[in-house]
Amino acid sequence: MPKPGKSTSSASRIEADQERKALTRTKILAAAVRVVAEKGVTTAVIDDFIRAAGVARGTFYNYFRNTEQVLEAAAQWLEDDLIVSIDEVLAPIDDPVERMTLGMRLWLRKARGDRAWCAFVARFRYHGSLVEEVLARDIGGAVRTGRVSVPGPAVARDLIVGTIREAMGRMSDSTVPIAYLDDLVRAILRSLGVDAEWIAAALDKPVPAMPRKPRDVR
Amino acid sequence: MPKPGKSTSSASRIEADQERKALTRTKILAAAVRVVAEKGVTTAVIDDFIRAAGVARGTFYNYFRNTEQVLEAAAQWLEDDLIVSIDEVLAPIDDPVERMTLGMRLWLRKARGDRAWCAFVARFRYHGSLVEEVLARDIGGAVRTGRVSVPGPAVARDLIVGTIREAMGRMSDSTVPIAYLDDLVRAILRSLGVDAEWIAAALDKPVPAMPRKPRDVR
Amino acid sequence: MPKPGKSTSSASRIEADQERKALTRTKILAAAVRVVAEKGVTTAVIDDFIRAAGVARGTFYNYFRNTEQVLEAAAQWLEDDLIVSIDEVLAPIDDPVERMTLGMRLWLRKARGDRAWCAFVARFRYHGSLVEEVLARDIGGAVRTGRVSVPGPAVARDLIVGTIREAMGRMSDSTVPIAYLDDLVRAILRSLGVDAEWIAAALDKPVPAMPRKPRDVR
Amino acid sequence: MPKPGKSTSSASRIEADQERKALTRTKILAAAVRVVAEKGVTTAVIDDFIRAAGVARGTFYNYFRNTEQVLEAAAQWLEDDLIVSIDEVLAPIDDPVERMTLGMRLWLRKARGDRAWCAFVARFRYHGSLVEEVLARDIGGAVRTGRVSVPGPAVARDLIVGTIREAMGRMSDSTVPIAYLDDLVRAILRSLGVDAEWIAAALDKPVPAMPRKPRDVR
DNA sequence: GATGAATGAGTATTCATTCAT
DNA sequence: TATGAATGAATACTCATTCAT
Repeated sequence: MPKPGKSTSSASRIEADQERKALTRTKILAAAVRVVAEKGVTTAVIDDFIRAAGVARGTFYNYFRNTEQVLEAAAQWLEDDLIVSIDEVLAPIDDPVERMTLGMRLWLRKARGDRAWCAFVARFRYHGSLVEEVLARDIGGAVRTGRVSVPGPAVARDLIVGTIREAMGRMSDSTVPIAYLDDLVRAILRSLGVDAEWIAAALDKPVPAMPRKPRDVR
Repeated sequence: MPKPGKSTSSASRIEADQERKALTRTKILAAAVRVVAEKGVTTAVIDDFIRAAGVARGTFYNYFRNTEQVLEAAAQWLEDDLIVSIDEVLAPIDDPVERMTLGMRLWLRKARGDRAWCAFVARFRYHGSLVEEVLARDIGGAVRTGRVSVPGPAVARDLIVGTIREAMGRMSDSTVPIAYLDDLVRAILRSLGVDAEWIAAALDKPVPAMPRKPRDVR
Repeated sequence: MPKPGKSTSSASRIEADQERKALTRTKILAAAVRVVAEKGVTTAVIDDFIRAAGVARGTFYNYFRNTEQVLEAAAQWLEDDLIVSIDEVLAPIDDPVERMTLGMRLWLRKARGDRAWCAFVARFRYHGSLVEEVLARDIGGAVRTGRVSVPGPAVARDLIVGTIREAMGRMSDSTVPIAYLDDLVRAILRSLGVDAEWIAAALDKPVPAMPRKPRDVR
Repeated sequence: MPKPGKSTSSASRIEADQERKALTRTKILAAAVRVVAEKGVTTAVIDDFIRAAGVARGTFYNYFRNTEQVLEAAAQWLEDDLIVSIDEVLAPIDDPVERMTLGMRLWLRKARGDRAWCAFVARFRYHGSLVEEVLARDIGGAVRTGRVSVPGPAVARDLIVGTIREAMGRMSDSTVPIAYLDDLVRAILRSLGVDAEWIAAALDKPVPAMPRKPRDVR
């Protein structure tokens, strides 16, 4: 008693399978983020991930080989996602200094608004190539405008990344006033030699909302 | 006028015990530093510490409960040691801005010169740190001079600590030119609003040598 | 009309898992009983249980957290097993006094006949015991007949349980004459105020054999 | 500068030493009782004893070789002490049945009034030879009066010891009404065949106070 | 794919005992 | 005698990984 429209049904079956697969993967990633945000990288074990994700032990191994792999995947998932979103907002802006300014403001607002995200990224010190890439490009561009002067790109990068990481550590543990975010950006820009008046004007502008991504889970 | 008999003997006993205890503790801490330098943090196990320190298994547990605890204690031991040395050099200096400047220069030079120290201290953060205390005091003093202006002490602290930690991460993995150190200090001071000319003059002065510690263990 | 494919397979999977789990658990419990019979309670270590049960170290910990827990579970397993058997024999009997009498006689005969069982059960006490439940019910029923009079249920319970446990201790270490068993029952019933003639008649009846359990493990 | 009256002083010195020695020993025993009452026999370790006693590790070994030894010493210390006290009260009484009755009443009152004592004796199932000896003598004597009838001395002993032990277990965990004590004694005596009226009269008499022993510690 | 029981090498931890002061 | 740091054999426990269903 073969069902009618078999090919259709099996096509939709394949589709459904793929969807389910992606969902399971995402469930594990989201669980990993929560677990690391709570317990830290070193103490988190695979058991924590599967319990938080609500999947079976074996299922985990269908997707990831070990802890490190799932964490890297999670970090990439989170960071790249955010960077892409930020880049969308930044797309129409040409001035690299303005891009950097707004980029940092958006990043910090995300960190303050999503503590799990913040704690995960702060505790797991992986930094995706995409973040570094975008940052390097903008630092280079900014220097070329002549409006920022730094002794070298490494100094600028370490100052920006280090400061923001430290701030994220703080925000993982406690709530900070919203003003703290732009205060940080101001200090960073000042260290890069950006004109104080320009900074003031830039920080006076409102921060545009970021587009909601469809793949946020739970 | 020493007391007769028993109290003297038990007093010296107590003293000797304390000395021995401190020695054993230091032996373990020094071993932990060596082990981590060789094997990395994640792979080091308690057995390594025991073997490297040449103490019995039980002895380790007389002092530390687990790996994390001994590593944190070791980080504190290393860090406090440096801070004490730096503080000695800084003692005759009254100007808080100058103190901060020289303090950072000395710290960074230690980090660049002793990669094991650098890697170790960069990875751990412990609370109630002497560094934090000294730093908070100097930031406060600097602000009171009116020569630095920051939106708040947290911002200054996060920028300084974050930048230097990031730089230490870099120095743990690769060799940086010596100029990189003062470039960092310059950027940091600039972010605090310190006058550019004063910075240039301050960084022009040579960095005094630090006193050699006599108490290195084994 | 069995459901197609997946649900059937996973249902049977779940069932098979449960069976295997119960089997493993029983294997460990039976091993624990054997080990304690051989080595005594105090010297038995988890390794012994593992080796005797023929399971992996980790498997043990999938079921029990430590030595005490497995021993308690084993005691409960042994005790409940007997109680179930006894209850079957007692099922057709309505008179609570007669039930109690025969129950104690059967219990004591088991204790005398199976020294390993006796030694094990005598040493452990677990809460929420089936014995306690059955006993409490029968004491209550007996009191309601008006043929036993006790100052309170706690006194009756402590006298019965205490006396029998003490006797079990004795029987763990040495062989007692068969008459000792009914002597105990007589003394216990007398303390409950049961009529002496009734006791004599009751103890004159033969003790029925207990059903052989088919589910002995290895 | 020798002190005058040396021989006197050294005599008193020796005396003081012996006193101190006895005190230390008692301190350890009392600590052991407290520890076992709280944690039970199996989980108590030497560390618990020395911490509770406030003595050094080595000091423990000056008095006892291991856990078992200290527990036995403590049990003996407690039980024999009590039995001696009870025997003093019982000395003027000739009737063995009356002796037994009062003995049980005193023992149970001690158990109810001193929970540490009760819990210790209940949890550590050692029974000193003195208790058994006195009990055996009185059971024998009682039987010889013709006023108690038991199938054998073992039955009487197991019923008495078992019931009282069980009651002590109950009293270790919860508070019982004072009436419970004599209810137990009544049930025990009834099981021995003692005349009900005699029991009622005996239990009507007040229980004499026990002499305070000088060596109770803390 | 999903499941979860079983595995066991690797690692952590305890605790009775010694001994120099 | 009292002390308590040091010891290390014995033991406990974890957790990444496999695999049959």
